[in-house]
Amino acid sequence: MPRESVIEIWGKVKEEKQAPAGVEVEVSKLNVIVPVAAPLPFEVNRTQEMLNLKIDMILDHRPFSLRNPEIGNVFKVQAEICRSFADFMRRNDFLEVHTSKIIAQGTEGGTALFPIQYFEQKAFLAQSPQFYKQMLVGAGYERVFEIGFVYRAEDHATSRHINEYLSLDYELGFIESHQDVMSLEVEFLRYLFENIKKNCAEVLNLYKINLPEIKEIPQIPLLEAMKIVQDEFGQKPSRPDDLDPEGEKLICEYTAKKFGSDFVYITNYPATARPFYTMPDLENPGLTKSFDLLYKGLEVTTGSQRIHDYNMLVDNIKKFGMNPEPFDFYLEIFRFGMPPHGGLAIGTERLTQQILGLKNIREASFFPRDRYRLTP
RNA sequence: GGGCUCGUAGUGUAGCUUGGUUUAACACGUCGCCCUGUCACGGCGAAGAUCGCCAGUUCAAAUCUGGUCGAGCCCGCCA
Repeated sequence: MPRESVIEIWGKVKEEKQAPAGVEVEVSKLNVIVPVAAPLPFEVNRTQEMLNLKIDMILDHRPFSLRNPEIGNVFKVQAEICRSFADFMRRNDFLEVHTSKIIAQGTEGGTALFPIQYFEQKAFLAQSPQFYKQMLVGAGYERVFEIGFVYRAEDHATSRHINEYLSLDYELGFIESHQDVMSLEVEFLRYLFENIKKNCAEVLNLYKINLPEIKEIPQIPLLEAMKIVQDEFGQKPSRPDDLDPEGEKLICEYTAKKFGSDFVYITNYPATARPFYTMPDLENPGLTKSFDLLYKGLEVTTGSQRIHDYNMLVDNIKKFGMNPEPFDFYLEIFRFGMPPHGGLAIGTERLTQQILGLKNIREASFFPRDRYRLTP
């Protein structure tokens, strides 16, 4: 019978110390329910090291390749991330929401959006639930979270970008500053790592991953981080208002050595590097109450306190050279009493990728959509 | 949008620099036979690749050149 056939076995289970699982079945009856009808595309029941498959081969035969334990078990960890996120949020009185992925207006000015035809109107796929989660905080729910796909039409081809990714979002009202948003995330990450250790022990073992305990996550203001990268590594920044990917790797190297943390918050980004709804830092003119979370050299979270004052928000839209009028649907609730609030978004695939040390983000997406791939 | 790299049996690689002993090699898989208390780790044998495609250079091209198609990675941007 060919490998991978669907079979039914009757027999006695008996203890057998030599067997990998400690037991074996003494077969008395064997039925081939569905035999394999075509040659297999590759040997699926091997270690990835032996197979050395190219990502393209894996993805071209996606459902089949998922039978490989190392390839398929990625998604047990990913499911644990989503479950833990929802669980943690509910315990902290967040309401789970689902907002539309068909939108009329982009949240970052309208650049990286997929246009779609919505009957006689032009619409876009949402690049973020940003406006909606804010509006729902204003609606009086105060704390909301969402797990949903977002779409970015960015024309890039790297091992850390896909054009459709699962975003873990939350937004909470009545905060003092972005620090409240961050400390909640630290708690979540601790909870998540405990859960993964507890519920995905076999998978971690398969990947030979030893998840460290998350203690404190260090915070470094962006400008300081850029200076560290330059002073410690002699790496000149390629742009004035953010770390480049190399800089992100280096700053993580630095904090891993100095603080023993795989995570580091980069805070207080310049307003020029952030969307218009980001709260300015009045004590540091030109900077914002914002942060990114880097994990083992990769950005996995972006968040901030948001502007809650109507006039300030409208002014800021104008400052960004945009017309506030198309944003009316979003701005309205800000006139009816919007509490101070903030939130963040976590890239699920990136988090999965970094936890398991995957080379390519596409390994952390069942059916990834990238610059050229639309199937399977 | 810019840059770099790669494309050899089902899969993964070697060969390419310095063109010709290559009937293109090796591992795994596939098929057959044998052996066997099975287990990714026994033995013997077989099939399977016009070396992505097109053109050029040459007596001769997997190997050199150009084009083309496909793929991967990096940058910008971002989760």
